Amino acid sequence: MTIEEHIKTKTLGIAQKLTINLSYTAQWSNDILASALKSHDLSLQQFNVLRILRGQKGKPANLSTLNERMVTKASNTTRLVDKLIKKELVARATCPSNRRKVEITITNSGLSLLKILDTAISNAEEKITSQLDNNEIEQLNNLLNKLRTETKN
Amino acid sequence: MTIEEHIKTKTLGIAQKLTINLSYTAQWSNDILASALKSHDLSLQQFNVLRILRGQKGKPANLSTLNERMVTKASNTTRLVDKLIKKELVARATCPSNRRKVEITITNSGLSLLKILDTAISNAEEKITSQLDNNEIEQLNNLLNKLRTETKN
DNA sequence: TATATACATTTGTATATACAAATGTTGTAA
DNA sequence: TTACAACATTTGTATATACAAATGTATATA
Repeated sequence: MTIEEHIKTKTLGIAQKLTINLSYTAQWSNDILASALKSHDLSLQQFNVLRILRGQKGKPANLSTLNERMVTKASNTTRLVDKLIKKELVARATCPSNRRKVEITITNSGLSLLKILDTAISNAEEKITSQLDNNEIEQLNNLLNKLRTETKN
Repeated sequence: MTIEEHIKTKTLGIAQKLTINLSYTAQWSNDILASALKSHDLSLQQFNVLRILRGQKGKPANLSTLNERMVTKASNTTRLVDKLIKKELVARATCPSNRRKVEITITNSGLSLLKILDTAISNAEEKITSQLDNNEIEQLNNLLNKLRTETKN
């Protein structure tokens, strides 16, 4: 019995079922995405950083910005960026106005790698969502957002 | 801008939004669960193994069974079990009928730890799902299941 | 019965993550 | 202007994970 059946059959609390289902489904989705990147020796985390930097449209990002936007908390963004620098996909410079900060930008080489990966990733995303219609995807997104809504205490 | 706002505001593809949202929400949920276990020095993975073993109701489980049922793939269940053995929460024995296999059972000490943790975990689960009513939780579970439905190719 | 194949787990190694402490920089208040 | 707290990043260390190769056991077949 795999976990999928397990969740469906066992008499688990509805809340417990949800937390397990969330973990399991996210991992399933991440695995598909990661395998699309694998041949380019890029981890999903590294890819996400590149994507954030591209979204900056030239404007550099510092580490705390990256941390905020990162999908999974990289408690250690420094070392993640180190790896991307070693591959020459991003560049690092000290922020001139505040020397505590560091400015990270994506290189041309990084941009062209992203361009190549865009197709592979869209395909993976299509694959992941293929069982739902647009309406259901919206619904799912909304429920996930609502789940995380802050309470005011 | 945190990732939450990012997802909502940016013009991302709907499928891309979903994959990011899934990762992010699962991590958010796991963090809450993990912090409920922290004071007992148990990782979420270790807790899940204990819970699976309790579900066996005395019947021992072997490593491949654990692997199948584990929420996140522990590509290395051996070492995870090692840690639980060191804490005397589970016991390991060679399967008498097939000496390749290993039989893992939860100890009394493991059972009583689980009993203590049950409350902490239910509270955490309540906290995680507090923004949704039962109907919405069901809906969310169903959408997650549908998302992972196998296609026949 | 010898040999090959499949099975179940373990080990090795590289990489990733979590958390705390350390470093260097800036702003503020005496 | 000096001392102190807050900030941004880096480093240290322990633990966790991924993936491949190795070990030991069982099953099948010639």
